[in-house]
Amino acid sequence: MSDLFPKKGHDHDRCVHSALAQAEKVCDAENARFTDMRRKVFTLIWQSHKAVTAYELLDALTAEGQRVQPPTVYRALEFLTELGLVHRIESLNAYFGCDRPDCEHLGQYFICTDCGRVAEAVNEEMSNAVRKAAMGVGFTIQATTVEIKGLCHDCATH
Amino acid sequence: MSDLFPKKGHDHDRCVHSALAQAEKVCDAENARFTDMRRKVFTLIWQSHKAVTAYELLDALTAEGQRVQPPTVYRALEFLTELGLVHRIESLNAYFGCDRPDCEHLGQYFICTDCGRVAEAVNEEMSNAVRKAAMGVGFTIQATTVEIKGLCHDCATH
DNA sequence: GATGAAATGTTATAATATATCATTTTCTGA
DNA sequence: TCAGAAAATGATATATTATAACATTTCATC
Repeated sequence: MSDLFPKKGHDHDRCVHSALAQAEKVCDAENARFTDMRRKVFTLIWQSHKAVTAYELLDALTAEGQRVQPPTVYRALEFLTELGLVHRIESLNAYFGCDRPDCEHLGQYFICTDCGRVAEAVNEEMSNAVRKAAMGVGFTIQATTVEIKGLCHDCATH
Repeated sequence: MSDLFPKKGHDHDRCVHSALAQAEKVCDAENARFTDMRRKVFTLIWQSHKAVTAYELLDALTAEGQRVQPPTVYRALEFLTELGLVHRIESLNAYFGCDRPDCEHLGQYFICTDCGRVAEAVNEEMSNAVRKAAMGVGFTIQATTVEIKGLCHDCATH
């Protein structure tokens, strides 16, 4: 069984740091500005292993001393989502960092209903099944939402 | 290519009627009451080929002469959803009738972003891919959301 | 430094959803 | 059949999520 979540003891700060570097690269490539606000929102999202709601981000930013209004957060989220740096988890109305912003992919999300952690998978078998099914009914895919809720291994066994 | 939506000329009233009959059977089997309100909401959902929002249902009921408040609609939706008679489309915050309320299944939804129509699929290849992926990471599935947005064949070609 | 485009600030409000308590309806068992 | 309990609905208020519209600031470019 492969790991759903990062192994114990992994250096999360380092992950966040590397995600930031990736994000910068992507923005650069797209000629998009990775502004302060966008960086802050991105970082807050990446600092969590759970999906984060817009208003949680709002609160976090306010706690940091910035007085911020909803549109500011939603704009940052829209920007990050459009570049593929962050994914929206539809069934949670919340946002989650994307591991692989640099390549096109149909991602899948595992959401543990017990501990709340989220993990992105890029499983070709799932993606291909979706693509094939769409093809079979003459459907042209624009976007897919694959969210799987249940118990992660830790929560199921402990 | 198989059809995504019902063929032209199919008798939709008859579909709705048969869905109602099915719903009654399911409620019976579960010892659940298919009350007037629940029947009305169910029917309104089935009369549409699109997903319907709670407030659209509210408006429709009000137009029918009932003065109805949000909790009433949400309660009916919760009831119908729990029995599997209706599915929530997470990416639309809307509801859609389920063809196969009598059997357990992991459904998939095709949503045309042009005409707005929705179709449920029960594609074993997709379901199995999801189950297998979950198994592979030791994840116990409670519920899945598979929503595919894009262009249906009609909209892509016309 | 002037200019225009992009980003953010600000205010207001729309859209979606639920908590709580009151009332009515339905079922159950004496 | 009717008293009591359970289920469903009504009513009121409010929480949560999201966007519209216009003002101001920031930033790249000339």
